Amino acid sequence: MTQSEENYLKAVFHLAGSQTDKVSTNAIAECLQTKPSSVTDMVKKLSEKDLLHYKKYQGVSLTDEGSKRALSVIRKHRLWETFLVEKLNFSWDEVHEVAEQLEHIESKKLIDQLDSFLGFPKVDPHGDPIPDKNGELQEQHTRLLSVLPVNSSSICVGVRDTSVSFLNYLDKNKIALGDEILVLGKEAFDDSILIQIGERKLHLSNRIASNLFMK
Amino acid sequence: MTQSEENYLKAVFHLAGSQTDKVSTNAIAECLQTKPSSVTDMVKKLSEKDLLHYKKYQGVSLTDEGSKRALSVIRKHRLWETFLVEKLNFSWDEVHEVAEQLEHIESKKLIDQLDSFLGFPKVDPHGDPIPDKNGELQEQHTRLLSVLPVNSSSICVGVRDTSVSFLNYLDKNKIALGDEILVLGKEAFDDSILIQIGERKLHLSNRIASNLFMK
DNA sequence: ACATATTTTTAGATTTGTCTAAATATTTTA
DNA sequence: TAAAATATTTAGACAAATCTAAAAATATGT
Ligand SMILES: [Mn+2]
Ligand SMILES: [Mn+2]
Ligand SMILES: [Mn+2]
Ligand SMILES: [Mn+2]
Repeated sequence: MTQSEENYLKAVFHLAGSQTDKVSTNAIAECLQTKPSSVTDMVKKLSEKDLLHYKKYQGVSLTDEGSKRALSVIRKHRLWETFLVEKLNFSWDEVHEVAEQLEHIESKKLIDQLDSFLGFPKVDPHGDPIPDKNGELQEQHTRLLSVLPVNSSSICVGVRDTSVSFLNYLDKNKIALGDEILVLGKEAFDDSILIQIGERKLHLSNRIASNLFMK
Repeated sequence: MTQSEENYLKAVFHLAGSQTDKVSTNAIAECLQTKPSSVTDMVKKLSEKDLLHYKKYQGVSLTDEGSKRALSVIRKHRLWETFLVEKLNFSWDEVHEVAEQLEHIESKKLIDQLDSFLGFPKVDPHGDPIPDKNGELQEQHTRLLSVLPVNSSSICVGVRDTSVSFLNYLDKNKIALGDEILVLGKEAFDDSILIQIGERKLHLSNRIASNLFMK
């Protein structure tokens, strides 16, 4: 498989809520920064190879084989991100770009040894689950900080938005994965919330609170 | 630069004895398992970009910039090979293929951090020198085992042939980099030699002895 | 030195992944 | 439900990297 083909499968995986959900041509184009006509071409090729289900004008979904391939690329992406943070002193906002390249390296031994070297991590630096050797992905059940009731306390385990700017905001405000967050109050007018981390009290907009996964 | 362009520069670097030596179209084609006509096309492109000196029918050599780029790829190749052996339990005959892919990953921070993580190694698993951050390559002065006189003793520091079959031969006969080898005798008829490693005596063909770098 | 062999280049084709512009299908709105 | 808006596909083009076959240049050998 080419890198381009792998990127299309990954895009479909990320855009589909479930395996059966149809993903639109435009959504894929947007996700991959390309044109809808290019997507149509590639989608035809991938359905020809039985990696995508495709009926003209009806959007696409992954076949079992396509899903397996997408998960393999995602496993590599997340293991490499973990390696970069754990071993090479990258920060969590620097890893994605490099992992986009590393995820296409082809060597089963490489990735399984890397997994072992890292101690079989369950999640990547952004809290996203890492598929195991067999492509099994165990999603942890989480809720967004924005939906938690006042006085509830929970652990921040992931970020929904992984953009550099959001990650930088969190760093600047010393909010990190693993932190225990207590909801002190909610403002109905703008859905902002007041929280406490350790001794610190912070005011977070809804935009921020709805991008933090809690458990 | 594309992966293909990087591979051509690397090939020219490896085929040229010195910076000024001209490398032939056919030699590059052979090295890259491609056709001479393809080499001509690429060589034109690279000379257009001032990475190669090229005059029709006269062969090519690297410009300063071309040499810099080639050394950067070689640095990455050798650091990744070292990583695979030192950290991921690869053997020295398994690393080349994977390093051929990893050498094209583009991230200055990645490679400099990897260098640091590995403790700034001077040579790769085959004894080949690793260019430093500035592209300086310090060749160590070595001689082939086949040219050493009887009764001389020296350390095996590298292999000239890095093929899987040669490396397997060395493993099978427990000859490794770092071993001290004493030349017990030479047979003029077929240029084979008798050596001693520790307590073991071994008979080596000229083919073997002329592929081991000693110091 | 000249005929022959070898090397290198050119010309033209192919594959992959992309694009623009135009045609067509689907969805939304009035 | 018909017109308008939007989404998708088709047609045709292009750049990159490769190939084959043929032409041209260089090297070799007597
Ligand atoms: Mn990522
Ligand atoms: Mn991630
Ligand atoms: Mn190698
Ligand atoms: Mn090597």
